[in-house]
Amino acid sequence: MDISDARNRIVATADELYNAKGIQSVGMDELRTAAGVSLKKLYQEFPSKKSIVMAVLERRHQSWAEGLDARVRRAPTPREQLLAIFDYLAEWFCQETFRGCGFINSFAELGAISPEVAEYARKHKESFQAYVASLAAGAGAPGYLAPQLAILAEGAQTTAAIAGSPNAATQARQAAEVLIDAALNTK
Amino acid sequence: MDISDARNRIVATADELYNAKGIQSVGMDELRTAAGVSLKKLYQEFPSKKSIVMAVLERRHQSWAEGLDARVRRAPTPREQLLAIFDYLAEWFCQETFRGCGFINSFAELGAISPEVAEYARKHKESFQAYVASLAAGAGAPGYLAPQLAILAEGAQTTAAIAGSPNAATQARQAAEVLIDAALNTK
DNA sequence: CGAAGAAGAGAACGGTCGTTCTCTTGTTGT
DNA sequence: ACAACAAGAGAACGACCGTTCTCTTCTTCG
Repeated sequence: MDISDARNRIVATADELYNAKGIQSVGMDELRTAAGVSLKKLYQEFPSKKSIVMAVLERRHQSWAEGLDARVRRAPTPREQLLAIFDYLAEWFCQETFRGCGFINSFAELGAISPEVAEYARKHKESFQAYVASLAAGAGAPGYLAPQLAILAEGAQTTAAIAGSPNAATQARQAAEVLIDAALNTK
Repeated sequence: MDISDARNRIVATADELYNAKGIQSVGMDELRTAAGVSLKKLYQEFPSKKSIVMAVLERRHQSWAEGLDARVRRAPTPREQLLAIFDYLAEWFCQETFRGCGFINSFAELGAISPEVAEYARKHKESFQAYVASLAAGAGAPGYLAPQLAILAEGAQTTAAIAGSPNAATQARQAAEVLIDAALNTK
């Protein structure tokens, strides 16, 4: 087994477990069992639980950014690229494992007591805002459009998570259409 | 001291502490000290920490619903009533103690392991959606407007919490204006 | 005044968690 | 074959948390 193989499995397993049950509810022993490694190996790869949490956040960020960008690139026009954000959300919400945005959740759980987690969540959302801004700029939209669409996307995530239904994605998409067209027409 | 006086102080103190540090990070002893009651009194008023959490959620729900409705009633027209939602958010975001929506936070922290908390968060958001729907109906808007505005409000809350700035309220308000006018014109 | 009960303070208990230690097993290099 | 090291399994440790128990103090009522 490769050295980073165990590492990857640990982080992937932690990601699943933390997403399903919350971070604080998952102990190192449960993670150890689920990942199929020894405690020794676990602490050989990571010095502490906190470092595992940060690795999970990095993994989530990469997975989100790559998945979103892949979905966006399938859209032919700049306008449809902006809307593709919400198609990506719709697909995500329909997955059985969806339990809300992992960054919002980890921020809610640990943001108040862990500055690193709070900071990482902030950076992640900042990068999403910047991504939306770049798409909006590509569509020739005024600067205020991107934050509006980002807020819609955030709201769709929490609404879908708490309501337990993916409806919010299509509702947000329709709202986004209105906002995009309004922004492009008054330009 | 009245019987319910201690109860109220316990719940109010728990609300503050849970909001500031998260629920799981605040132990019964810290709550006891901050509220200035004995452990005996604490367990005389509430059988368990879980019941305190539920009482805090009820308190948050009432406070939110009353504060929002009071703000909305100050608005003269149905259209401005819908926008008043976002003025209420703006005022909230500017408070020093703002750390995001308490229901989103408690759902993220405990929703996966406490069905009661998850259910209460769902009910709270449902009631907010119904409230927005009643305002939208008063403005003569089509049915799809209310969910759109509710999603904007949710997104503003998480965005403001994580970014640590109240900007999202005004951005969401401007988006709401566009959505409202579009919905009212195509009717 | 004295006995009885309420109430506060905090010790104690059982359980869990993050982390480390120990002991056993297996493997490798000569 | 044997010494030496790597690694797995899980016991152990210290800290903390929710909850209960005990002891002391204060009030109150006959």
